[in-house]
Amino acid sequence: MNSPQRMRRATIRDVARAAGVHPSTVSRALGNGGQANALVNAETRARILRIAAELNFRPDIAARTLKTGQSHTVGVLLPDLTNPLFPPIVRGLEDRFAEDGFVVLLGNTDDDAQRGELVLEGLLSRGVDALVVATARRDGTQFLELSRRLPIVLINRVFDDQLVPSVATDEVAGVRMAVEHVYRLGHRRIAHVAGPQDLSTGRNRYRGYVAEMGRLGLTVEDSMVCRAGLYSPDEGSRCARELLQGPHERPTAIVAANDMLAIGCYQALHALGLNCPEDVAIVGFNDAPFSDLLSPPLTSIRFPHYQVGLEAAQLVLERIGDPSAPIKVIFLPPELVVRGSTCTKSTT
Amino acid sequence: MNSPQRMRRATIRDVARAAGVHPSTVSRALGNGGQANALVNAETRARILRIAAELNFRPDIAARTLKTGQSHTVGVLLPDLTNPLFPPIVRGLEDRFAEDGFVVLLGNTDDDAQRGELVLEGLLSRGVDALVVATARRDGTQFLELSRRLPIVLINRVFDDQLVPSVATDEVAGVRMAVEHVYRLGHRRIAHVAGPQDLSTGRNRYRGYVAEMGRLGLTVEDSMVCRAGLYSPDEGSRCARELLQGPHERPTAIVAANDMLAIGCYQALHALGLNCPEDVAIVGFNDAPFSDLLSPPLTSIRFPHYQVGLEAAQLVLERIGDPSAPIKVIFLPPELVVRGSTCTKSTT
DNA sequence: GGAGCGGTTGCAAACGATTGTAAGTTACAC
DNA sequence: GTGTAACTTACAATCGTTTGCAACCGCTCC
Repeated sequence: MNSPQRMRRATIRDVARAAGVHPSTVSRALGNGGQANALVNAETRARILRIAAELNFRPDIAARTLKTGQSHTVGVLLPDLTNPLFPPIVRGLEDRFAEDGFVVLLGNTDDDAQRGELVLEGLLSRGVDALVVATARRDGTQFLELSRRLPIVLINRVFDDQLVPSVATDEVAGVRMAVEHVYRLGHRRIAHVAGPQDLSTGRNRYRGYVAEMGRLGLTVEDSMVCRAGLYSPDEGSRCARELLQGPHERPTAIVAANDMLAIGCYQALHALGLNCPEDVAIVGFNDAPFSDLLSPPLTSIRFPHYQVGLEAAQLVLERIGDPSAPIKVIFLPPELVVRGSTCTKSTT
Repeated sequence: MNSPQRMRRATIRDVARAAGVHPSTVSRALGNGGQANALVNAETRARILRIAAELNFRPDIAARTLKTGQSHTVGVLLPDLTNPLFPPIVRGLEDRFAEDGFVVLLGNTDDDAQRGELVLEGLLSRGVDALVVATARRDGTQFLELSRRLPIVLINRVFDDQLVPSVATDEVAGVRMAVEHVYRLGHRRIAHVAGPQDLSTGRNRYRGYVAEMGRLGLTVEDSMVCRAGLYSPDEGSRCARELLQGPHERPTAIVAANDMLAIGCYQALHALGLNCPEDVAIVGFNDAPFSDLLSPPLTSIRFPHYQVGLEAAQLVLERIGDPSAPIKVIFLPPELVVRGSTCTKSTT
């Protein structure tokens, strides 16, 4: 319980001495190198393991890293952990990585190129074995360059030329599900509160809306689309008013590009004395944690963020194992969560 | 642009050769050791720095760590990053650490002792220079033990004997602010929907309620307190009904131990045909991101989570710099955010 | 002119693990 | 009885950096 050398951690040499073998034998016995089983006698191995446990031995990863060049560490670059999108993704990454003894080094860039460069430096000099990149900057050239040297997996962002492995959610498919959902409920005048068009999310979701309307044989009228400048309730409210108060026939359903915008739609409906879902059905996007707390609970599109993390980690591990593994680009489908804002017979 | 040895990173020896000096001189010139300025001629130093930059040299942290025993890495142990409480804290930690060239290694324990042990092992064997611990388990004995070997800072949790540096929000003060707030608005029958009493948060908040009621000269009636079994809207609703429907005189204000519970109170009020804030005022706790989206917007107590991270990092750095630095225990005060659920003349 | 002294730089030994290769053992077959 | 193969284990070099110590240089001062 009170081992004598409590102050300094036991090294592989201490174990070797205690077991009466050479350090190299201990190293092989612990088999963290990989080719453990064959190179050392079963009994010796058992003895070593026992003694190592007794001495509370833990290999010094820095030493191993120096020797092998493998840090068992993966850098994760993201704009801002505070964005609720990311925690589940990071969780997914960590959970999968933990299975293989990898650990995550976080770096927040705030979408600031300079800070991003600094953080990247820090990660690289710590010898990360791979990089998971979720920063949104458009020019990924530096990562293309880097990806020749170490495995890189992109998250929520694919390069157009698809030369880099990536995992993303299928936003277009998400909006299409939303539109189809209200269509099936009988709605034909389906409006869209679009997000900021300078963000990829805003653009993609708008595209999805247009695509699905087309598929359903509905025409996209200008008066049925309003572009929000921000993902905020206020902008959502403004857009909803515009859509609902125009001279044209009123829409009976609104597909919002985001839950925040959907909340704004609620406020607008309320102000105009309209009911949801009776007068106007509303569909949000993202299924934020509070979506089911609204009244009525908001029908929304949920993304498997945790899964994204899981898959990205999987991809990383595959490529670490075999750097020439095929470059995969994975799209994860979203899920439609139906709640009271589109169906009167709501659950709960 | 296309340096010859692009595949292997330049080492300190490469720089030395290019500069015509000994590696040790380069090491000193780069001065990452600390005592840079004095030991090497200014001109030589300039030349070395220039060449190092040209060669795109980045020190191998693993090697440095092995030699110096300092990894410039801090482990952060928390139950679940997905809990919205944590991202801002982690952000705060990272931001402060980044200033000093430290980086954060995350470990999620899920409040599972076994997993926690495993994660801790992983962090320790990676030679973290310090630990920030936010896991909630009651027995911190292992950390007390550990804290003799490396700096440990506790977050949102202080040991009763205060032998460990820690940063926490002052929950008791928070509830007191909430109670005082409604008192000032004229309420005298102030009820409390308490959180689970087996969680420190639940207990502390309950204590705060009792303390402030006492200070205000109000008696705490049993019928004015209801204990929720979970931090969920359903439990909040159950408790609110119990408080509002009992045989006793109805409370005019409810201080909930958590925003989730407060949402439950909303639902109960709605079901009973009562209005908020006219009939009953409600105060939440935590100021969750959705609190201002509710109708009416929820008055709540906001905690400076980001600040907690900042302060914790500061504490860690202080103790790394001087392990015998005094043990500080920092309480950060919360902030009362007044919204529509307590005042009819609500902002927005 | 030699001792002493800053100011610089080189030398070499670490840090703790991994791993190719050599050496030792045993058993077996010829 | 020895050659061979299969197993085990020991040896020693190595990863890239830091750092105590020695060495060197050009001075000044006695």
